[in-house]
Amino acid sequence: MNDEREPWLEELLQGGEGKMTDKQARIIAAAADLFAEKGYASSSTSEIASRAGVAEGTIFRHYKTKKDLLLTIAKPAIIKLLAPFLLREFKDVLHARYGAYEEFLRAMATNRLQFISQNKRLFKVLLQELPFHPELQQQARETLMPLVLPQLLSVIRKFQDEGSLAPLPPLTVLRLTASGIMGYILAHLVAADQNADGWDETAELEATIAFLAKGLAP
Amino acid sequence: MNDEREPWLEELLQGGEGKMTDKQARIIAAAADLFAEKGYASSSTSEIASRAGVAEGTIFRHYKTKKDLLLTIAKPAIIKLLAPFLLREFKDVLHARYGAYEEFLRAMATNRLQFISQNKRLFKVLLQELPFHPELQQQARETLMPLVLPQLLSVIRKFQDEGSLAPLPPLTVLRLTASGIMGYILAHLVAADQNADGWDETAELEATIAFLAKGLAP
DNA sequence: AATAGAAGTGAGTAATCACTTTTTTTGAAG
DNA sequence: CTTCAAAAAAAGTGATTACTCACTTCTATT
Repeated sequence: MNDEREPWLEELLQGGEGKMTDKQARIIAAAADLFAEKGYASSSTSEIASRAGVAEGTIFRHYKTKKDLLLTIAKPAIIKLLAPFLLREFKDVLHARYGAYEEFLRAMATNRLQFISQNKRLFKVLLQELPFHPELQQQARETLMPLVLPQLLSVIRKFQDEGSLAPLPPLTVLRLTASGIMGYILAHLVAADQNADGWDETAELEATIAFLAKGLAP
Repeated sequence: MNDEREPWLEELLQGGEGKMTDKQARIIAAAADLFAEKGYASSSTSEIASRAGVAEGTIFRHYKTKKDLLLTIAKPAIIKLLAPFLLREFKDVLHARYGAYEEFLRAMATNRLQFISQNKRLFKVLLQELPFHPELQQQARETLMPLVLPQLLSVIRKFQDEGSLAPLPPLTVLRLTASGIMGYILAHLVAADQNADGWDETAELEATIAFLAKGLAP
């Protein structure tokens, strides 16, 4: 149905520790595909094998357990999803590259939306399986809490100090901003899923950004 | 662990067609419990039976398949609980009981939060299983789209006509409002789950309402 | 008290599960 | 061509799955 490899898979093939054979890649792709479609628990290793065009035993040569498959997929996903918050944009922000919170929001929203759109299946697996796998939750917390969160809070405080952001508790600002952007991204994905009629991509993005900026103005 | 019956279950026991025996109720309660905890696919009928204190065969006397069990839980939840609940304040609104969008929001948010908190497990099951069961999706669409959505939009239009709400497309206003409230509810649930330290319930609610009102002002 | 039907039981079923062990294929060095 | 180890495929393994069935127990009406 959909045979294009999503960017995250390409990266996993090259970037990961050690090389991956073609069959390993097919196994991972088939697993991610099935997990997104039917969920982890309802996807059998035999079906993964047959979809990958591989014998079932081959899966267990490379991945000790079925859960290993999930973790191989999900672990880099969490990092890739959050990575940009650790990198370029933030130094730019701290060096006053963005004039107002609104500009910063626009940059972040478009950046993350693009990533998520390009890696829809991966994102779906992550969202669906996170509630059931404590290892994944811990992994998410461990990268989010010490690495991402302080950066985000310091950016918020900077805009507050400059007087371009309401003097609410930074965590509250973060929650309000995040829910606005997540709402946009979810609507985008749902609209894309059922090739919706009334969804004007750029207009909705602009409305969302403007709404956030106005709601969080000092 | 948690033996209190949630309100939705009580309603199912009495309101449904035909009476339910005590064991049927225990089966439903155990199933909802397990589904919320481990997900539908990972919950075995044998475990449901043992948690309900019932022989496994008893389950299948009343519910033809395991999926029947899920639908028995989820279908009335959508029809009898979700839809009326979403519509609760609407008559008040159309009779000008609320002066401004802000007041309306406050009423919606507080009692919606209460409802969801009281029926946490039901909501968890619904949210988690919706992506995998087309019957449920269809059910939700058929109930919510024609019943709830027009009402919501007409309320939004009314406030827009009165000049107390930004003249954005009503669906956009709905999305922005919903994501703000959902963000608050999710934060509330997460905070409740890990009895969080820095979560000031009323302050967060007020901040959220004020944020929405300000962001959506004309 | 007798009877009928609904409710409940638990051993049993074939199928499927994640995973293991054995056999075959492959591909490059000698 | 032979050799041989790694990789893949094939053929298992016991455990668990959703579900059935012959049967017993409860309950309500006469």
